[in-house]
Amino acid sequence: MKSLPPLNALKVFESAARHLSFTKAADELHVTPGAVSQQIKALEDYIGSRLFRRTKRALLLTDAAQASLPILREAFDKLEEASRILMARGDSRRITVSVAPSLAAKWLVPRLDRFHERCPEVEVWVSADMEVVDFAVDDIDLAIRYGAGRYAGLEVELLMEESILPVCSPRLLQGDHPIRTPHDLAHHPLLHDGSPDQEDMASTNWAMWLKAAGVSDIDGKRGAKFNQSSLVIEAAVAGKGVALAKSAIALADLEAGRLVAPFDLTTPSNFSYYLVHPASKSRNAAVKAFKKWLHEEAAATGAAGLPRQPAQEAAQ
Amino acid sequence: MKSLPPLNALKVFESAARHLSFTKAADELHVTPGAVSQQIKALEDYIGSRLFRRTKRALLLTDAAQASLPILREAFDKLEEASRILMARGDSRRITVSVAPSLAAKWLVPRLDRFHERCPEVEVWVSADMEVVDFAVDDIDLAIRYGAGRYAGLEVELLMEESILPVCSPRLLQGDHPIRTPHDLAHHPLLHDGSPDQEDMASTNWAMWLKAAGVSDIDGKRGAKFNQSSLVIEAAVAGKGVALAKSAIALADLEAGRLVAPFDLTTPSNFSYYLVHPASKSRNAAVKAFKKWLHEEAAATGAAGLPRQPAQEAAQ
DNA sequence: CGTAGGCGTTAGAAAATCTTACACGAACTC
DNA sequence: GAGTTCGTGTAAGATTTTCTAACGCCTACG
Repeated sequence: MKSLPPLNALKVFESAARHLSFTKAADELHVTPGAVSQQIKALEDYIGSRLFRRTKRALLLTDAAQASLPILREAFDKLEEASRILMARGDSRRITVSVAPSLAAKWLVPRLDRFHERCPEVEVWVSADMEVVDFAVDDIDLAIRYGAGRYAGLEVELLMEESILPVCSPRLLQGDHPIRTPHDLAHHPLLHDGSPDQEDMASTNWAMWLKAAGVSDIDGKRGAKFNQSSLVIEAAVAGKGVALAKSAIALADLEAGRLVAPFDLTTPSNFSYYLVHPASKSRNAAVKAFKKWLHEEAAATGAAGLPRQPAQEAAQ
Repeated sequence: MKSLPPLNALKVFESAARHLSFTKAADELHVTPGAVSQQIKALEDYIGSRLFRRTKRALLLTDAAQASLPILREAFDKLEEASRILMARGDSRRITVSVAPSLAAKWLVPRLDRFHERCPEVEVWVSADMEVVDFAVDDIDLAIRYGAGRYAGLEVELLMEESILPVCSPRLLQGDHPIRTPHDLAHHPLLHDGSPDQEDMASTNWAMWLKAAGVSDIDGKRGAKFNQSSLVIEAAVAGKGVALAKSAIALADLEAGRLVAPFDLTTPSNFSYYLVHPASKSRNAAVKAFKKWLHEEAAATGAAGLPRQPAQEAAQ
């Protein structure tokens, strides 16, 4: 019987015993209280006696549990120490993320310090690539890609969906030709997003947008064209015209008031942002932490930015 | 990132590093080498670097792995110590097993010391009960029951199958009326197993056995009857006649030469021996160890005892 | 060379773990 | 003191992890 009890149950027990609360332990371990309860029960069954005395008002440790707790703590401290040693040498303290340049500039980089706050020991290298990278060649840990989600041989998960909306500088709303309906666009230059990933799907194509909006007297090809989404945004911020923008890219400038959305209208894009990486990276501690953070940021972006369009409300 | 690496992977790594061999670690942990390989790979992915240098001839630890090893060892030592404390108070050092009296006397008790050799710290209490016990009432951890395997609300697993064969003292073969064919039974008393679990299934019913053997001139009801299988065996050993015996009960006496099987014939019983216990006991360390041992003994019994009938060979 | 032993990989099976959903009791509120 | 909230306990089902089985590959050794 030299076999150890289930190790995860011990970890759960250590946490629950430290907090004297299943719920707090559940928070700490990022699981539900029910999971904690079951782990504790499993351990109690294994050792054949109870670990906690469940009194009316509080949770108390049994003598055996009490006695074992300091030793358990030491054990987990040692495990942590050992794990630090293992991680120190590995590259799990630095990850390289390949991102489309516009998303990097307008979405990722501005919030990167929040990740650094959470995980100071992980260093993030941002590689802004136009093309999809070859993981085998370029030593990339993780890529954020805008597309249809088809990346053969790699693990893919949806990060966030994208939608398209016309944006311009707030100054354009106050000039001689305020923009109220799509027809008013006739008096302003159109700014075109010619980034390569748009070529076939045409979500950010002014001609199609105008047609869908029922406007036939405006030439959809008129105006300047840029090969990166962020440049279109910069042009719009500079008051050069009206851009058909990806919301994630425009979001920061909308929130800062440098851009406004003249119409209460967003159309979903056929493409979305996906996290892509080789299967083996999915177990990497740093990659895991970074992905988790990205998902949280994306959820926050979606909740705050897309559905409610706060900047647009402010402008009207 | 205060989260620990997968704990089981660490355990596997510790073992593999200590042995410098995946295969030996696999043996120690009672898993296949493939499982070890995968756990190590998972840990390597997690920390982002290799743990072993795979050279042509040998497995070598990387520096980081080397450095972490002593600390890991300490950690697992502490875990073991903590687990000992937890187990010491619990009743996981004593288990109570309810067994049918005959199987207890003729099968379980004779080999119990082998379990004690393996797990000296576990004390086994044998409760020989005629009836199926109520786990809730009688504080039984585990029951071995002879039956059809239907025990509602409990976890059941097959321990071993039973078969039936006629047995008698070797002296009966050498007397005035040696037993060579079923017809020779006419000159000997029949010994009947009247244990309660036989009542409806009648596997050890002489009348049916004789009928199946094509013998019609012998009264199948003739002879003494006992309410426990082991008593039938004792009577047979004492030369009181020929018993229709359960092989597991007769096995020890057959192997010792105190009994022989006059015919090269065993018939399967409708009933088998089952391990029965409440679901919660299945996690108990001592119960788990005892069950594992029982299965091994049962497998050995089956291989050595039933198919080859060694005692019978010896007698002929 | 052929065979044996050990590592590595895969797909699929098995087991563990978690979540969801709900029950229950105690403490807290109004 | 009835309704709410908070925390534990349980069951069923889904998910994830882990294992086995069955290979391929390489090295060493006869």
